[in-house]
Amino acid sequence: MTTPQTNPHTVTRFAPSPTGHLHIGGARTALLCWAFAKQAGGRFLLRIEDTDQKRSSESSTKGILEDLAWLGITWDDGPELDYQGTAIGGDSRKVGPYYQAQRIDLYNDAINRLIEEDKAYPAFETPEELEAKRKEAIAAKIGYKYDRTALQIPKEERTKRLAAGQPHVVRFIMPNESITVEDQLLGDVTIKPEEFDDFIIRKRDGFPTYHLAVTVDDALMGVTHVLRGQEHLINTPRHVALQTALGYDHPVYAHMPLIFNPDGSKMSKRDKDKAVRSILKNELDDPGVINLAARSILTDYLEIKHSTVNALIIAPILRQVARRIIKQVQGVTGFESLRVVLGNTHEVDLSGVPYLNDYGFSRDEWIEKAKDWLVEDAVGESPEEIVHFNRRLEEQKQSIVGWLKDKKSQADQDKLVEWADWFGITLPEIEVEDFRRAGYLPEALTNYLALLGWNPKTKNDDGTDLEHFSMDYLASHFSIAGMGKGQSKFDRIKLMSFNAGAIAALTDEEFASRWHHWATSYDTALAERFSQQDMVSLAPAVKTRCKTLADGRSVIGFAFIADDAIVYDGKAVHKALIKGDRKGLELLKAFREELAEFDDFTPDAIEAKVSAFAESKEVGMGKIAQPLRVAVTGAGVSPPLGQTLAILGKDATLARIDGCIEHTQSEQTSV
RNA sequence: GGCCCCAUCGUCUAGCCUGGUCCAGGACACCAGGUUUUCAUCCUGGUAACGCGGGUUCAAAUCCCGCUGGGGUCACCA
Repeated sequence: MTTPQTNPHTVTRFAPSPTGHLHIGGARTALLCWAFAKQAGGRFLLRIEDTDQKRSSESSTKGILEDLAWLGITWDDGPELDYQGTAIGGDSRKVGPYYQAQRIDLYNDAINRLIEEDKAYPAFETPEELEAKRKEAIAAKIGYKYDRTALQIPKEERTKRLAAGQPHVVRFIMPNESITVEDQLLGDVTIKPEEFDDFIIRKRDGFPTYHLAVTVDDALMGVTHVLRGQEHLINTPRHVALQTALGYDHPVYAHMPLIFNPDGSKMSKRDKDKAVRSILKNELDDPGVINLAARSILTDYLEIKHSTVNALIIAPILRQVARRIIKQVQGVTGFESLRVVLGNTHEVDLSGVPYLNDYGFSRDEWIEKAKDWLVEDAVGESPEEIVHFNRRLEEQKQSIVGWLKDKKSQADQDKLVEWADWFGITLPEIEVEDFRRAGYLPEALTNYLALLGWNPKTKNDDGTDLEHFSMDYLASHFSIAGMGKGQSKFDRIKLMSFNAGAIAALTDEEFASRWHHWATSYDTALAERFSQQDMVSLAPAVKTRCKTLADGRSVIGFAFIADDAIVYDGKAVHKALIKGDRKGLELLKAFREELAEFDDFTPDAIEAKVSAFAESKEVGMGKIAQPLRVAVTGAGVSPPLGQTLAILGKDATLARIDGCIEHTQSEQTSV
């Protein structure tokens, strides 16, 4: 296996087309290209392939750049990006610009040269004509190839029609010879000439096709090594032929295997659409769609009308309430369905609503707030607003129904995220942005991604294989020889394990910084409830108990509940407090008295206090720890007691103990 | 369907090039124990694979052929 070691002239590139977020497979390709360039001491280049005018967008470009930067895959040459104060990219080698749409002249130079040298020719068929021929070929079970009709036109006439501006494409004359790709990973791959036809190098709209642009750019930008997905393997002979025709050097190629879902299907953003679709299909019938539309509007409306905080608080409640009511609302349409949804809110038992306890208000406060908001703002009594609502409702409904009916259509990404949230489902992570939102750490993601296809083949001191490594390690040890040839399945469970490990490895300060930063973007209620400084003290409790930044919240969920709104787990209460002649309850009462006189509310001091108390009463730690735990959290499970109480603080702790004592005294002895 | 690539535990893989040290090693997951005031972490142990069939050879996971299976590709997308 020829694997160049250090070679400062090495240039690799990643060339995404900006038609959406960065796909996880693309991220892996970029990562390995980056690693290859780094281990050689060369340069990694980023180029934006935006020659598809219809599908490319500027926002996609920005998203892709940021996704790469977030992952720590920085490019030496390419579009400039200021990422958290660090400048990435630039054109120090003067081989830009790095957007293909800005390089049209360069492509036309190459194309004109090929035409002049009779290596390419204009063709005047319309797409429809070609499509018809293709269909004929398929019907006859013959592989379709372009028949060179345009090449039969005398050259003089071709040139004339070209000069006259007749709509045309330009085709490259594919040489009639086998082409061998010397792939560094797969070995030699030879393709026979019958597999190719005279492919198009310039489209009717004047833009080059991928094949031409990539060949010209790679050559002009000095790309020496091309690492890309195996889906490109069949394209490579075309590129090799173009390179020869244009007198360019041939870069070194390596085509890496693709990654798939655990079920073997392609990892596609469509999976997200499918996930939501299947839930909606099960949960919603016709009136359901109407209510989905109603909630959709309601959410927008509330988020505009109220401050961010209020909107965040009320929207989830209404969603949940609406969901319950959906099944009761049959055949109610338009504005009336909104009225029904809203009008019933305060008659519904809100205690079981999952989000309710997360915002630090008691049940009664909630109901009051909900009533006020609903009556004052949410319904909107003016005729204009009613008409406006009805119109938007109908639009929403049509769009949702249209989407559900057409299996090929895809709902807007933001809508999918929103709906998934409502129904409490987790969307499959497909794009880098999905992993960010789900609370993965970039170093865990890149570690896992690198290992999915590359193996360092190195042992740890204890004899196990090296699997956990940093970007620095990758950048200094990567080699094509360590890459696997087989396709692999993306195992989110193993990634999760890597992520949990990466989180546990953070210092409390780092963790707090990452967590708060994450929450600022993806869980604003959390970010507002706890400052970064608060999170430093939460870190010891949370770090080993969460696998992603997103599920950190569930660990400290007890702190989100109002002191008088705790929901007690009956079994836990019975086991810890009531069982055995209410011994637990008596101990709790006694401890409460001592705690009232105790002011050092730090985890260690509290632990010591509880321990001393247990000793003085001549009982095991558990005898007092569990009653206390149930008293302050309502459940038999929480972080270590010292941390739990310290997070709550003295006032809340005492208030909760009192509340629990009151609650338990009214409970029957038997369950 | 034509052409091309690939094939070790459920999953990711080491071993294959340079056949014997492999009744196949590691990781994740799973199961069973242990530590712990609960949960989590952590520790110990366990279940589990060379797709099938032919060769070559004293000897094959390792080399060759066929089959099967998986994937890619057949656009005025990239």
